[in-house]
Amino acid sequence: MDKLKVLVVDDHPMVLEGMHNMLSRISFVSITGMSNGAEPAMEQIQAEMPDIVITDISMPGMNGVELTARIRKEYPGIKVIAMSTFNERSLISQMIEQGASGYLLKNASREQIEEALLTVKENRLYMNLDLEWHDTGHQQVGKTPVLTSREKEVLLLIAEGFTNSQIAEKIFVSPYTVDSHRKNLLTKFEVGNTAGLIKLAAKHGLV
Amino acid sequence: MDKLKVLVVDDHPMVLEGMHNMLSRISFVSITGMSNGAEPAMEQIQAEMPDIVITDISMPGMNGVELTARIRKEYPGIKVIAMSTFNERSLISQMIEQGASGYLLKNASREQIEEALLTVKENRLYMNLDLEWHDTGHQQVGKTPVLTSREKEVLLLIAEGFTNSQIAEKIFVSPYTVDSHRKNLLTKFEVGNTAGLIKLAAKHGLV
DNA sequence: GAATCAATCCCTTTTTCGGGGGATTTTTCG
DNA sequence: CGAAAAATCCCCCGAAAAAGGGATTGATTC
Repeated sequence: MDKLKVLVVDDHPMVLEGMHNMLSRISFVSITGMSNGAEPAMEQIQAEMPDIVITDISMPGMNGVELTARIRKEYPGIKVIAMSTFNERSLISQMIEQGASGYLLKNASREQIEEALLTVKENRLYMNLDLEWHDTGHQQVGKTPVLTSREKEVLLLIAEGFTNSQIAEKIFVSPYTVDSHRKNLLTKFEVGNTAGLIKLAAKHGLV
Repeated sequence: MDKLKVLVVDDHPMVLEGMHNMLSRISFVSITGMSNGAEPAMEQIQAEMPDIVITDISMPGMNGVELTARIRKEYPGIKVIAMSTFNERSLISQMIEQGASGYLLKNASREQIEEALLTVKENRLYMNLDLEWHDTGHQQVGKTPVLTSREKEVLLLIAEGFTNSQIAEKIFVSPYTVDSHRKNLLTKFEVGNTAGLIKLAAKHGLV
């Protein structure tokens, strides 16, 4: 079987090193390169034409989401696997929307990386969803509700600590309107008060 | 010269691998262990008595700040170097307050790691302060207030969306007490309501 | 043209929160 | 031991939010 050509993109040399180490212990993998950012990655992709790109989601400059979009557009044959820490899980859905084929947590084991590569190679989606950290304080966040632009606007202002009437003044509507948006937000996020709302919104990276 | 005994603590195997690799290329370093969490780290410290502990700041369970505090208390001779990504800069000052001797960004190069170790070994502070990320969208948050354990507990429950009286039942105290803690939290975070409180707490990684 | 949805506005009642005071009792630590 | 910090408890009051209704307008979509 041909080896899988893999390119890794991450702005942390340490992660790059670790990933390199792990990949080099997987027999069917041939590492075509390690990039410390999205721009150099694009060049390396052109030069090396890897089969799979494993990329960090949050990086300075072009982030993983944009990188994925560009790869999928310019090289539809190349698969992308997103890497993340638990802090940025809200970005995962964006990656998937942009055509990523899977995602890995940065605390993934060699076995999981291997599995991800094999799964993606077979044109299937790999979702590293074995959330074993129920007792670690990192609870998972659910789907991000679809918010209207007005709701997002109000949510931001609520998070800033403004009251309904203060928000009303700012966006030139009646306090009743703001209150309606607030209620809709509570409903959409399925929470009972502002505290829960902001916590969830923060977890989803909305505030 | 005697080799420096170094212990690395991080919950991401990948970072651990990368760090191991980098350290193994530094001649004067002897790696005494790699821990994937603060608790196992404490055991390894007792067993191995390293000279320097390099620890991630944000980890599930006991975080780097607490770990540093414990190490400095129980083993004053051991130096601690904090590791962080740009997201957690607010925690850095806390680490320093707790007696950390320096900090490294996770995108540090081998040279910087070497420099950090040498600097710290000579009882000086190493600050990796080449801040080039002004345009990366990672806004800084202010200092994290020092919270008592009870306050943290209450903060968590507030974030979960419980009311004062619900929290009171859960932790077997009077609602008045919970309210006091809540007010103290508002004061410490310098915010006027729960929304602002939770937003800040989330930014500081407390909820 | 009917239906949907976003955005707007209105009202009442109950509960919770926020701000302002206190005070006492444990813990912790030098 | 003795001071300081943490944790506990108490009261009042006004403001804000939550929960429950409902209604209208305009744009888009089927």
